[in-house]
Amino acid sequence: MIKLKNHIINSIYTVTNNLSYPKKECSLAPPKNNEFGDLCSNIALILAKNLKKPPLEIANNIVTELNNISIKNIANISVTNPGFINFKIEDHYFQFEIKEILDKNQKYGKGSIGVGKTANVEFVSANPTGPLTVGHGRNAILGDTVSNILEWQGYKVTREYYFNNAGRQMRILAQSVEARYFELLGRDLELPQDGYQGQYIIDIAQSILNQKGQGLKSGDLIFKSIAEDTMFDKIKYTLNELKIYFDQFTNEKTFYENGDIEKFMDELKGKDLIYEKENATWFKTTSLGKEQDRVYIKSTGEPTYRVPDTAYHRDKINRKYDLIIDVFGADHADAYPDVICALDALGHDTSHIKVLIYQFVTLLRDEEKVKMSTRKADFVSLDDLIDQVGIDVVRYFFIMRSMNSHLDFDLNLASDQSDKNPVYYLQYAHARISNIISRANDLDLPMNDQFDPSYLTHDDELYLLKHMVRFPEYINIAYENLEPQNIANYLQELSARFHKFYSHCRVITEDIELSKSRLALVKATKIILANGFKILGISAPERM
RNA sequence: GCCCUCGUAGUUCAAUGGAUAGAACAAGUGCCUCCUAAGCAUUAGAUGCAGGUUCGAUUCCUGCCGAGGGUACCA
Repeated sequence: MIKLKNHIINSIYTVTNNLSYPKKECSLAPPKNNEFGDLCSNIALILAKNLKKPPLEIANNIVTELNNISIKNIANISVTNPGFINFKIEDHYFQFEIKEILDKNQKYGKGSIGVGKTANVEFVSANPTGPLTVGHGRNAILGDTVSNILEWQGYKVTREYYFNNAGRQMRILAQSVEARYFELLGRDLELPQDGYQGQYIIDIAQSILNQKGQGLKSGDLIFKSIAEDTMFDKIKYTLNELKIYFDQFTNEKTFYENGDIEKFMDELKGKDLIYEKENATWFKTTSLGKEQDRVYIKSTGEPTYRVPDTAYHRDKINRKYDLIIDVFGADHADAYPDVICALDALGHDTSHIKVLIYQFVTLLRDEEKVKMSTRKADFVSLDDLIDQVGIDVVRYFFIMRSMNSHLDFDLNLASDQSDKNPVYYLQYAHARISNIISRANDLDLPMNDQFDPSYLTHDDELYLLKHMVRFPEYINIAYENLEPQNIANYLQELSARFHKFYSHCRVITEDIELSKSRLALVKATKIILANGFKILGISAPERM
């Protein structure tokens, strides 16, 4: 379909060139109403202004010329108000795509944009201070699915998790565990100010007591190290449940230990972008066109998070990825431009860094907003949600919405909604096809590879086929936008067309030749569904 | 105050500047002697307000109203 579209567009340009019309970008897309044909171009409307002629007249001129050069696979070209040019594609073009799909199978739809290139996707990056929340879920699934989309274009993707186990929050976590440990030994509870209140803190304290006995002293490093290990185990477990696996975990501490941060600060000083004020060290962001300067080193001597973040991004640049993607929540929207700004100032090319900002999920319980706080343990863990509704529902819930939308998630309706989740609609299509195929196998029909796709002339067959052939196009769209919901929308529509076909056309009938063709059609549909599911990370059930 | 994102049906969400704004859930009505009714068919229902650009605006621009986030020597 992509090839055919390019061919038509080139033909349009050839013709407009012959007519001495100026060359203008134009669209070529399926019209909503299929009575207008299969593809539709607005070229005449675009040209109308330049040429100062009615668009209908221009359209008719172009069509006359197009008919003279006769484009392959085009059955008919027509003009409709206010000046659209509509192309009707010959049925056999769609019918024969089945062979292509069956032939490429698991590779059908793969793009080649990233072949031979590498990409790094950083996501989740939650510090190990508590279990992952529903909020982290959006990040995790978005990052993983974007990684899948890149892999489908041929990129070699590194999924990376960046964390900090040396900050204030980790200290408080350790102190909280310690307080619980001594509480278990009978002392009064002395939680630090802003201490962590979750049950999991008590669990960790209990397990430390079981492992290490009663002899630990206040301030023992073991509290922190065990707390951290336990939290990371929990986080990884949750991610693995969601079928998310990281290639690399990077500790912020690395960049202090290897001298990168010192070097980074020295270079900024060398460029006169650093100054001292009120006992703190500032980065002259204003001299680079920003609104205000930022603190880099606090008066306590501790660097702010911007410093290691920038050093970390420089490290990623130095690792020579062709594409670097960060997945951040809306709360980071203001921070990353400073990181980019500093890297630019040091002469790095940052054009291959893309930052995806997703909006927060608003959780509702009894019509009330739930304020998420890991510290106060007022959160809903991702684990609980997975247990309640299942992996596929969780993944699809986040994938089917644009990352720009502020989501509302009603916890009371979570399990209720899971029964009616749209993901089942897609999976049901796959299960139905699987059933047909196994039935055909049982019946021992002469279902060899020989079939004649020209039997597929029913409206619902062509309607299904016409969407099937657009799969590679949607893969590219999803790559360009880095928006997984493009694929979810595609699969939803594909499933709808399949279910429609299924209700109106029997696959296995007395008519052997037709049955063979229809079996090929549903096998091809199944391939596309399975490939789409793979990108989205949801399962392709054989039965439901 | 300033910056970012959003505002679409009763509800939760879709829609490369294109023709009649799509689904799902909720409400109404049909369809299982026939490959899975987690389905099909069908009725009703929406672009916050006011301008502008355009042949054409849910989409782009301006203002207003409303929501979320940021504007920290928190990350």
